[in-house]
Amino acid sequence: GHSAEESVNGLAGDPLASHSSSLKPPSEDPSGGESQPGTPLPLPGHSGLSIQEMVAMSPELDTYAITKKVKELIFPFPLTLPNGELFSQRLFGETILGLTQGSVSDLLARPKPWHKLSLKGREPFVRMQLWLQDPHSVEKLMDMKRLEKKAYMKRRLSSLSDSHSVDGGLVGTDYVQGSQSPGQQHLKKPRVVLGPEEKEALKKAYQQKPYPSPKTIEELASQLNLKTSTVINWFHNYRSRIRRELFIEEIQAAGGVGPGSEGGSPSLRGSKSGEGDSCDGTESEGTMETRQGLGIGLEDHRGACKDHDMEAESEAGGSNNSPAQIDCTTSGLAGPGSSCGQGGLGLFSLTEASSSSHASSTNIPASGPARNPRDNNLRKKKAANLNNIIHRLEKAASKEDPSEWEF
DNA sequence: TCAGAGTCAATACC
DNA sequence: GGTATTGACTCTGA
Repeated sequence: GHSAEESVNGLAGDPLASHSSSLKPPSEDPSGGESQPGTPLPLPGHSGLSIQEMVAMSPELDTYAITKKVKELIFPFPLTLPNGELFSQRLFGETILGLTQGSVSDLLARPKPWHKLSLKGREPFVRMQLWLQDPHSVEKLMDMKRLEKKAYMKRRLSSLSDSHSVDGGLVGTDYVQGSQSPGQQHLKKPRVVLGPEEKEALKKAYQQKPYPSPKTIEELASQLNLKTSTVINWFHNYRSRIRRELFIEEIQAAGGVGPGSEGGSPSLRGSKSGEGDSCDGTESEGTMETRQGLGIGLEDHRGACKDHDMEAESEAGGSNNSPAQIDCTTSGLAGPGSSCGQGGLGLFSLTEASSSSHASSTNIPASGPARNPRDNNLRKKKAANLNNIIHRLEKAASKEDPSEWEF
């Protein structure tokens, strides 16, 4: 296997100093690997530093503003190439971030606030930021696309003449991920797809107990005819995803601008009402001293968790003085020649100037007093959270032995 | 050992 | 053919 992980980890050893050599698109990998994430672009102007060092030294970034800008630049009304093609998440992920399409999608749709990210989690945002600052960012991506297309055609041609390749007759679920090398293929477990009823049952169980005991897990598993590991994984994933949803609410509550404010939130999908957990208590350090540095404003770090249960007050914040405002947002392309990003300036050298140009931000939808359906959803969700908390408090109170409390 | 974070990759969906 | 979703996995830290 060679995965994005490897390519990213590979960067640890190779502090992105390989320059133009790493412009080679992944698909030109002599191993013939198919679409695995490749080596991301070298970071401009900081060839002496590893990405980890850069992340560690990075000032606080506004992850939402960064993703918004990337989305504006690339998708979905994006930079259309002269031939009408678009950049894809896959291409961007593989060449710039060293991540797969799904991860990019997730990252762009639901960026976690900087202060909630681990060093590793910050890495893609630093990469994105550097990419945004690179005056040739878009051109490079275009080059990548061209090279990749060439490589694809080449592969396609050769596969036509070699149509009985190892995995030629195997579709989808036959082999374990990442073990493509012939002779080392293992039978693959089919992907578990939970049905709506199963999910519903699991969600109900979650609302009762976000951290079920092994016994409960066993029971659930047998009731739903699932493996216990599936149930365990489901709880892990669900907790983690709920937490992330709440981060997004946090951003929205804090500034009135959020991922959902520009046409349908992908982040608050479905009915996730009633999830009341997820405050890990980690609080923002509010590193104001790092304020200089980026062409993108900082987040306003408020109480991370407490707000979720305080619906009324967080609702009040829908003003247009959003901390997440994006300055310098040009007509979709801030690349070469644009005043945005100032190519020569690196991640750590931008001045305050850019962060004071909020007035020019024209594409931030005003989220003032006007309420949209999302606001209602948000309110309902928060109300559900409150109900859930009350419910659990009542439940806890009804138990005499504190050890039985389900918190 | 467990939970969280981060990610992959299969699959659903458009 | 692109993006979104999500079960499973690895890694890390407590």
